[in-house]
Amino acid sequence: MFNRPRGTEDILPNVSHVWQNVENSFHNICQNFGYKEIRTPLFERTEVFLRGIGNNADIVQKEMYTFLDKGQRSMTLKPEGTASIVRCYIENNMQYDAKSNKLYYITPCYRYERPQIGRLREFHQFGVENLGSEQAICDSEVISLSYFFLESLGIKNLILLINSIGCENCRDVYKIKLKDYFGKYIDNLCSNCKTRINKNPMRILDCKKCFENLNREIIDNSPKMIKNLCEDCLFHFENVKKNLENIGVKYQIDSKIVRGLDYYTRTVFEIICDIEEIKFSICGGGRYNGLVKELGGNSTCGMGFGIGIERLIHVLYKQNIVILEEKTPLLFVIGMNDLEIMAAQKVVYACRLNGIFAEMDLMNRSVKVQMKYANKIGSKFVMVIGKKEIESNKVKIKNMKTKNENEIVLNFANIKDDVYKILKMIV
RNA sequence: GUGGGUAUAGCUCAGUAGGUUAGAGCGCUAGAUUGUGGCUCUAGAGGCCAUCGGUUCAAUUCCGAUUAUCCACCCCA
Repeated sequence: MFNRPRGTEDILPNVSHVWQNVENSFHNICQNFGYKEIRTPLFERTEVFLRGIGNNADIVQKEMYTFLDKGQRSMTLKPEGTASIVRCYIENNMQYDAKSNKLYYITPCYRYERPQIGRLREFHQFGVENLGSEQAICDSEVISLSYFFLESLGIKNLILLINSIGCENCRDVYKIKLKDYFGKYIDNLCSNCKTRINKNPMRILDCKKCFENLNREIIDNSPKMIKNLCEDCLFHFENVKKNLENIGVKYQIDSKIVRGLDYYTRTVFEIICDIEEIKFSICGGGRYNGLVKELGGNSTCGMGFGIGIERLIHVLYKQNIVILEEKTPLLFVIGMNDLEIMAAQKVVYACRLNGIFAEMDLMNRSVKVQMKYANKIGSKFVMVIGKKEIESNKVKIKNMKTKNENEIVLNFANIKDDVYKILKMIV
């Protein structure tokens, strides 16, 4: 016997309807916001992610599924959605098409990690990328789309956290300030952060270990990026906030949100959800003004987010949110013997081809057991066809809930013309 | 990459201070007068007690390794 690979999940038939429904909701809201679906390959040249995500990100350094193909080219399974979409955007000259800069995707992603709750080696992401606008109103559209989507599913206790990490100019100045500041407390930093302080001191703000070990005040009192934004970045951030307020999206500013991927600039955000007093992050995103250029396109800015579908569904279950009942048959037709089973089959197919979910037994079960089975699978109506019914051309349709039975006249020889009589009773 | 937990029926779990036929609930299958579900009752199927090795007269039980899996850290969706 084989096990599924570590960190993967089988999506079984008893939960697949939840996936389908969540996906449909996402398709719907994206389309209402004017976003169009884009599908890119599952794997890309490794270079796309090296350049896109950034060499020193953990994802790139130790988590990518990278392999050589038979032509000795280095390929990598998508660890996230954005880089490959930007590659596609550039390759297809989409910047010249004003209609195709609002994109969304649903894709599997792969990261070689040790699995735990909400973290798999193969996981699925919804995402949106808006390319070409540097306006704050664009940021607010992307943020609000993710927020309203999660809200529309009925998720409670959602918290939207936003921050600005500035542009390359003000951020570099800020990093030096931060380095100086934490330099004074270097002995109190965790081993990771001692090396981080030179490469990426902003990640210290995000480090839980230091947050707990270090005097909390030291982190709280550290220089804040939003206090050190350049004029343009500050203006942008203020407008994002104004825009969010305008459409009724509540947010909290959290200077600890810095994001792990190198390509982010200015606005970054995260949506977390409280379940059992644990803050669970289900959505993350932000602005990436340098990425298109980094991957070889014209300087074009972008704004996007990713939502982890497994995490989202985990939250739905934890909050007892019933997304959609499983579809159950409207009619179950019981045939008693060979001849009657053939008649039952005709009835079932006539219904199915008229858009009705109809079922019958395929295992040669007794009437009683078929009845039990019809009940178990939740069929709303049941029709029994035996000798009597064939001879008299009369059948009873039983409402399983009320137990009421109604008789109708059917011409079994030409059932297709009589289907409407059945539909009339059960629809 | 670091640390901790778990492995017994399809599922959720008991259990044996080492001893002959290994248990429950749920689920599954069949039956309770011949053509009708939910409730109830009865019966049945289903386990090399993860794998390999050690200790022992004897191991599902104790010890070790391996594998799988879960959780936390790191990181992130």
